[in-house]
Amino acid sequence: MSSAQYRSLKGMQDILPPDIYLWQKVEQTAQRIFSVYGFQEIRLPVMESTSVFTRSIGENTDIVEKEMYTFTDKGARSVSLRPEGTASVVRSYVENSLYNLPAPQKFYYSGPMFRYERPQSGRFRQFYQIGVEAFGDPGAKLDAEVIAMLALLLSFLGLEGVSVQINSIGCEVCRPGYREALITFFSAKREGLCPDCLRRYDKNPLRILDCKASGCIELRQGAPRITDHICGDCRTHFEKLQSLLSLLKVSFSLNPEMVRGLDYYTRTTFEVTSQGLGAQNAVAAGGRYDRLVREFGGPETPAVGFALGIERVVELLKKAAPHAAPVPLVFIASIGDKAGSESLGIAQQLRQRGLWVETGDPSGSLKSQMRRADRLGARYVFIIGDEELLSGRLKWKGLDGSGQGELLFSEIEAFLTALVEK
RNA sequence: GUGGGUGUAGCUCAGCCGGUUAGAGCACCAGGUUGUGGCCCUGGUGGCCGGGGGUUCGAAUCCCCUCACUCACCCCA
Repeated sequence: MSSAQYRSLKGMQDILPPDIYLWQKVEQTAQRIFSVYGFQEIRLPVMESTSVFTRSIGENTDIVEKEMYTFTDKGARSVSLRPEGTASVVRSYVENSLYNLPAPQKFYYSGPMFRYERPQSGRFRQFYQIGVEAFGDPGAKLDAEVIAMLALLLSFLGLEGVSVQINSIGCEVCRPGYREALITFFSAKREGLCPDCLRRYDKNPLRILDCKASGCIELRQGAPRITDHICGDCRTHFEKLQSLLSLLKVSFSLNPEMVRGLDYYTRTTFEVTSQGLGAQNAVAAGGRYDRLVREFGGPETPAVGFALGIERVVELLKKAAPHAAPVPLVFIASIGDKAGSESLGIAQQLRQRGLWVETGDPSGSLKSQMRRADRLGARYVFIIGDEELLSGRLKWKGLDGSGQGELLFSEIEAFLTALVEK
């Protein structure tokens, strides 16, 4: 509803239970998978000098031209909220001379990114990415490992219906030639292109290849393919990647029309897409960027990485299965002040053992306390009143219908540890 | 930046061509005999009908403006 006086900003959302448990699952699973591949976490600022992004992402990309949250700070410096993670990682890699550490160096990060766009399904102004970057190895082996790691993560998360597509967009040696070939090809057909593609023709002709307009799809029949134009080195690299992926049993398909929006990619680019996400169907995407470290003033250092959109993965998980939010192990219902105090003591003791315990309101009816225990999803209820205080035995009841009985106060811990271990 | 859709209780929505105190389901709270949840029954809390202006004896219902949300394009995770 729109009646609240204060609302979060457009495109920015609160992440609340029960969704948060899926977020945690994604982050924890990623952490686990990445660590066995030797990737270490790094945490970087969400704000950088604007030039960190303009130089790396590309001056005339949409991200830089119209999507950055850029402003002047109190020291008259132009700063920007990060629209993606790679630029910051490279800046940090160079600033901290991490190239002096044994190669390859492999890192991952997780956190919010910001782009001033019109929100739509699967797209937000503040969105979260988990990303990885591996530095210092030019071989296709590294590309293959990174892609295999991504595939493994998605499979551990139980995502189905996702597909990996790869492409090679060449290097600074061969890409200009391909670009020329495309311009030549389309120059005779400019009349038929859609207005967007007319812009692309001048700005980034590769983009005509993934236009959705039917007219453009027809026109590009027979257009030169990037994979026919890449140089020998790039071809070798690309073929090696494919054979390694097959070896690693990562299923993938070639998509010579896949284009990346950031300027810094070289050779390998890849994308994981999913059905059922709406128009924004990319779950993760990445590629190789062999020149970027150099451009940041570091030594010639090849690198490869990807970023995964957490919201989109969570969305898929939500569709796949109902959430399993954690529930309390025990709810202690009590009747009367004395029993109420006793139950607090017991709760404290059990919480020190790492068990989730909730307590009821001793001035409320037992019925209302039972009801609350049920709504919380508690597995067991303990009942303590005057009777129990006198006898030294509390009543327990399994809310899943697993019976009820009595229990000496001194037996509580043993009773519960047995349950937890089951 | 461009185009479409939608705005009525916390959530999902009904209120047909304007007519009296604005509804349902779910959720929440409390009861249904004395200390026991889930099902059922009863009651209760909760709505400037997104906001402003206009037409009218009378508007949630018609008209205009505005804001918000949403989907799509551009672009992208």
